[in-house]
Order: sequence, then structure tokens, then C-alpha cells
Amino acid sequence: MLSREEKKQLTRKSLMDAALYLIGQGDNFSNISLREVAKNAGVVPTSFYRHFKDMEELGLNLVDDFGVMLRRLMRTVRQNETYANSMGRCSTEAFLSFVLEHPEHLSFICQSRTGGTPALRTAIRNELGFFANELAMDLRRMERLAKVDAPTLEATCKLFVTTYFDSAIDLLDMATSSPNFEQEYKEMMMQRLKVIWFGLLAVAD
Amino acid sequence: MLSREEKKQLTRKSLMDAALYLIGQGDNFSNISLREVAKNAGVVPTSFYRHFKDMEELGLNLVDDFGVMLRRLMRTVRQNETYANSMGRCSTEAFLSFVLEHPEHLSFICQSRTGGTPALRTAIRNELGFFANELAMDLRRMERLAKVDAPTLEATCKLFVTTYFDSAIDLLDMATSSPNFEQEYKEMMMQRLKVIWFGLLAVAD
DNA sequence: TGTACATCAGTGAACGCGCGTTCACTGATGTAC
DNA sequence: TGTACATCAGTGAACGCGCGTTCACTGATGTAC
Repeated sequence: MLSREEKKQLTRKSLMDAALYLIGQGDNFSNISLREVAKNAGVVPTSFYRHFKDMEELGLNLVDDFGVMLRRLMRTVRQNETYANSMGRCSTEAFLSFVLEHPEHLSFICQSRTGGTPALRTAIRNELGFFANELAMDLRRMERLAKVDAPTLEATCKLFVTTYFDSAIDLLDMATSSPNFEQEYKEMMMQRLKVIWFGLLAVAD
Repeated sequence: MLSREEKKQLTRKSLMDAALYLIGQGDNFSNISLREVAKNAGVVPTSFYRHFKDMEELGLNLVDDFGVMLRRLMRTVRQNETYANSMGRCSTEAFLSFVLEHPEHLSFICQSRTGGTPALRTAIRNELGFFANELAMDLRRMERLAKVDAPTLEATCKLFVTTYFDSAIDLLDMATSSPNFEQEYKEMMMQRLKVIWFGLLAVAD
């Protein structure tokens, strides 16, 4: 038998899942009503308030989840032994899987990054900034980039991050329309990453 | 005395201006109601239907306006005699002015690019694609890029475009918080453009 | 130019609907003795 | 272990509100003669 607290956590999760489900159906997070979420979670609207103050608070919790997922992704990529040799291909494939495994979560992040409430946008910006900083730490360890000054390295890392997340929207759209989308996506990303990477190396000299 | 048609166009414009005004107030376009727009345009809700089928159609017209503005921007930049010599600085300053002159329009484009209805997203994607193609045409004329293959050049142009439009959100946020935002923005953009540009030159060799 | 009629942008009342939020409640789970 | 009470996640009715959309209308502008 589940404890009261465990049951509560299950309901909480089903509320967040319901929001993601509705995003997956094509709704914009900012247009999703509390009542729709409660209905899809199989719970009466009033119950919502036992878990979240309002929809924005639920959204902030989705951003937190996203942050956890992102950190897990980074850890996985780094542990891959071929990472140091073929960073671009490696991380592109990891990101591809990441997006395809959590399409609703990524739709939510991409649309709320620009269209969410100020609090949501700030939270997402912080997560992406963390991502960029981690990437900068990784790159700083590379000998061939030793001569790159800090501002350029940081700017480049932000460029990598926005390139990844801009591509997520394209990827999600492609996945519903193009049969060979995985290959197309990889080629597109490798093209873009190559240019940025070459630029960074050129600056390093 | 204005003709009936001229008056109608004025009302139409005030409806579109009302939508932009509400976006400027911090609302998300997809959350703005037809009634709010009509109210801010000084017109009864029913009048809205004399001009647009629904809010999406109004949004598509905003995208069209944006397209016209974008083409005007490109023409201006190209006419500038120093363009060929210092493309990065030139276009960054032009884009800075562009964003600051039409902040509501750019908020709308940035937020609807990812958060709008499918029709809106497609329309915006087309406009940005046009921008990227024009840029590719400009770059193709440059001798030092003669050796760059077409896919790389196109990928790079898309990268430039997404870099510009991703920066627009940051710029609009900075403009309301940072006193020295223009200088900060220019430095940030020049950093990013430099890396992409160096990357393109490196690929050219 | 003047008159009689057509057009149609904007009006105002009305509709049914889903919304967020409140409230007093129920009954299973948890706690103290 | 058994009992008596406390907690609190979830219920269900109710509220007032703004929404999109409909309808028949008004009266200024436009057109034909």
C-alpha cells in the first residue's frame, strides 16, 4: 500500500505529465488551462492547488526537470570514450536522442524560452547558461584551444547552445514530416557545428 | 474627407497596432483575445470580423509587415558603401536599430517563431529563410569565399540568421534592464559573428 | 446637380461556454496513547 | 495491538468573468440615373 505522501507525488507527476501531453497535442504551454490539466490528470480542478500555486509554478517545475535531464545528458556524453575524438558527432547524436526521447519537454522549453512569462524565461535562460558554462569548462581543457581568450570561448559556447536548441524545433517539425529526418538532421547539425568549430580553431591561432 | 475604404484601412491598422501594443505590454500573442484587441483599437468586438477571420489571420498580416520591414532593412544595409568592408559591424548596427525601432514586432516574431500556431511558424520560417537566401547571394559574390561549397554556405547563412534573431530576445531584455546595453549588445554580437565568419573563411581554404 | 437606392463599416444586445478560484465537505491515512 | 483523534489529498457545487461568435440594426458613403 502506498503512503499518503507517495500517492500525492503520483498525482503531482500526473499533473505535470498532463501538461506535457497537452503540449504534445500541439497546444502552447501559455494557453493550457488549469482545468484541462486537472481533467487530463484525472483529478478535479480544485486538487491542482494542493500541488501548485498556479500554472506558472507547474511550468517552473518542468524547467527543473529539464535541468536534471540536461545534466544527465551531459554526464552521459562526457563518459563516452570517443567524446574527446569526435565531439561534434558524439554530442549531435546524443542531443538527437535527447530530443526524440523527450519531445514534449523540448517543445515546452523551446516555446517558453521566448514566449513564456518572465519568470519562466529567466529559469530557462539559467539552465541554458549552465549548459554553456559546462561546455566552456570542457573546451578549456583542450590544448589546441589554449590560446583562445575567455570571452571568445564563452561567446562560442553560447553559440553552440543556441545552435543546438534552435535545431530542436526544426528536428521536432522534421520528425513529423520527413521520413529520413534523422540523417537530414545530423547532416544539418554537422554543417553548422563544423563552421563554428573551425571558427573557434581559427581564432585560437 | 476620407473615403470609406481609407477609413477601413485606418481601422485595420489600429487593430494591428493594438495587437502590437498588447505584445509590448508583455502579453504573449497567442494569449491576446480578439476582444482586447478591439477594445484597444477603440472599436466594438464585432467590427474585428470586417477585417480578419480570426486572430491568426491578424498574426499572419503582422508577419507580412515584418517581411516588408526586413526587405527594407536588407536594402539599406546593402546600399551602405562601407558594407563590403565591414559587413559584421555594419549589419550588427543596422539590426540593432531595426530591433529598437520595432520592438513589439520583433517580440512578436521571436515568440511566434517557436510558440505560434503551425501556420504562423511556417510563415515566419519562410521570411527568415528568404533572409538567409539573400545573405547567401551576397556572400557568394565574394572572391575569398569562392571555394566554399553551396551546402556549407547555406548552412552558415542560416546560422547567421538564427544568431541575429536569437540575439533579438536578449537585446529586448537588455534594453529594459542594462544602462549600457547598446555597447554590450554590439560586443556580444561581434564576438559571435567573428567566430562564424572565421569558420566560414577556414572552410573556404 | 439632385434624387433615390445600394453598400457595408461599425454598433449593441445576446448567447452559451470554459475559465480560475472559493468554500465546506469527505474519508482514507497517519499519529498518540 | 486497539482506540480515538488529527491531518490533509481529493471532492463537488457554486461564483462571477471574459471569451468568441451570432444577429438584426444604423447611418454615412458610394453609385446610377
